[in-house]
Amino acid sequence: MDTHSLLQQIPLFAALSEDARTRLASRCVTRTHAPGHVLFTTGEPCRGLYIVESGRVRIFRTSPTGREQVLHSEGPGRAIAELPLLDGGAYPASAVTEVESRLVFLPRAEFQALYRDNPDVAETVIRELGKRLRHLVHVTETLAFRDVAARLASYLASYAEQHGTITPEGTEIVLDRTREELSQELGTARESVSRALKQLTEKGLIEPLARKRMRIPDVARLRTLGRPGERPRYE
Amino acid sequence: MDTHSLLQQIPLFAALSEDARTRLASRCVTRTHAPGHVLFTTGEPCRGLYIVESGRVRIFRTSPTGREQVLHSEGPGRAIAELPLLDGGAYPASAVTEVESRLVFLPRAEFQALYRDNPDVAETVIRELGKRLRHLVHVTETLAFRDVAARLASYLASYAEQHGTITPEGTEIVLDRTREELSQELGTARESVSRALKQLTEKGLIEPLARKRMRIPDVARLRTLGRPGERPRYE
DNA sequence: CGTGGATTGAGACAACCGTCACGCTCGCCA
DNA sequence: TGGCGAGCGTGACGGTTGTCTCAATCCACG
Repeated sequence: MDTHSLLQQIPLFAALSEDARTRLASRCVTRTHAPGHVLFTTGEPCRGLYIVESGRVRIFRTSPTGREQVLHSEGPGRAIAELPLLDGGAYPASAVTEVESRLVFLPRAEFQALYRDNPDVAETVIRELGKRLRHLVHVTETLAFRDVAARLASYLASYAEQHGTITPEGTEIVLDRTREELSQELGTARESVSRALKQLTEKGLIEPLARKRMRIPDVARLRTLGRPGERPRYE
Repeated sequence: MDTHSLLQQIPLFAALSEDARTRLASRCVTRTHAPGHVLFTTGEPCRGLYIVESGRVRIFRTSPTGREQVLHSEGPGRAIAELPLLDGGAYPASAVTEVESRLVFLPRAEFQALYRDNPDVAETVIRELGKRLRHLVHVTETLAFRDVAARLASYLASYAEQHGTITPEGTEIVLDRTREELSQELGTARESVSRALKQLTEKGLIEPLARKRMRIPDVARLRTLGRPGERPRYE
């Protein structure tokens, strides 16, 4: 796909005029990165905006002992690092490609010119920041209050709602992540994820089908960890 | 203080014209609330914007078992609940006054009109959201990675930098919070705060002076928990 | 079909932490 | 001055979790 039509599909730039978009497209640099490529790390000064054309980028923080906590991860059509561009600060987290990814890079100066000339862009940026903020509130809460099993259950339930296929016996999902990657999303250790999975299986909340496939008889019950009388959360 | 001159001092409205500010002031409702007054709770539809004239408001989430996790707390001149106003969603957290507080309330419709007519306001809002986002990233990280002592140390260090008075023997702070409130900020229990304080005292990182006063010989060392060779974080 | 590296499961262990229980101190007010 | 309640410190206890270790399993690739 050429850069121009890609920009057209991105909410951030959808409202721009043809001209503005063409100009923008000419300033972009598109590159393909192998899995595990580091785009930037925590504390670096911000160089520009990344847009995911294909693949997936993980945004995370690293602990002194090397553990990771994923803050969010973005797929095709999503932008990365709007925040430091806007307030002029450093990257608050690190970013790395999870799989082979094609990324469009827009240098800082270009974005700022765009931002100055098109006040409408601000509206979209605010919405994006808002989403991030709400998501982070959720992450914060689960870290503060929920044990690993509950975090995993909530994660699997959300995943099933988004990517699951419904069968007569329940929702089936294909989890294309290793326990290691899961542990990073949930802010815990690989082994704890294994234990939590076993725990959920014993409670009948999930049924392992194959290495990376499982069935969820009742997604709502999984979300509440099978505790009756607890209202599901709509967020 | 009258509402008009208060609005003038708030970044969000500083860039407005005299007329706009006068009009805005006429739509505001100012009220004084006793400590512990609930402004709104998680999930409620958003009614409007609050501005803290005096006092302090705590924004937090509550766990099913009743524990609290403070997301942030705002003092004089700060606005509350911009996010749900902007994206039209529900309040993502609950808010309660920590002390007797005087609050200016601006109904939702008024804010939206303001926001539509003054694109400059967007700029300020983005900055505010950005600050929140960065702060939440920090909260998330400490919850995921740091034990209670480290969280407390980091909290005290920040507090000292902002509110401490420098003496020849170090920085002195007056912590006008109970252990209970501290535990809610740090996402832990009252007793754990006591134990962590003792731990920091034994390491010589803090020196208790009176009930609510303590001295910090070396703020930077406190932040890194006294571990040598660890770089302090500038964020 | 075989092999080696990646992934996973499992057990042991210690550290951390939330909770409960109890007693003390301090400040306030009658 | 006496009492009362909020705030606080401390010990005990158990559950959760991170870490370490080892073996089993899977899978891509020759």
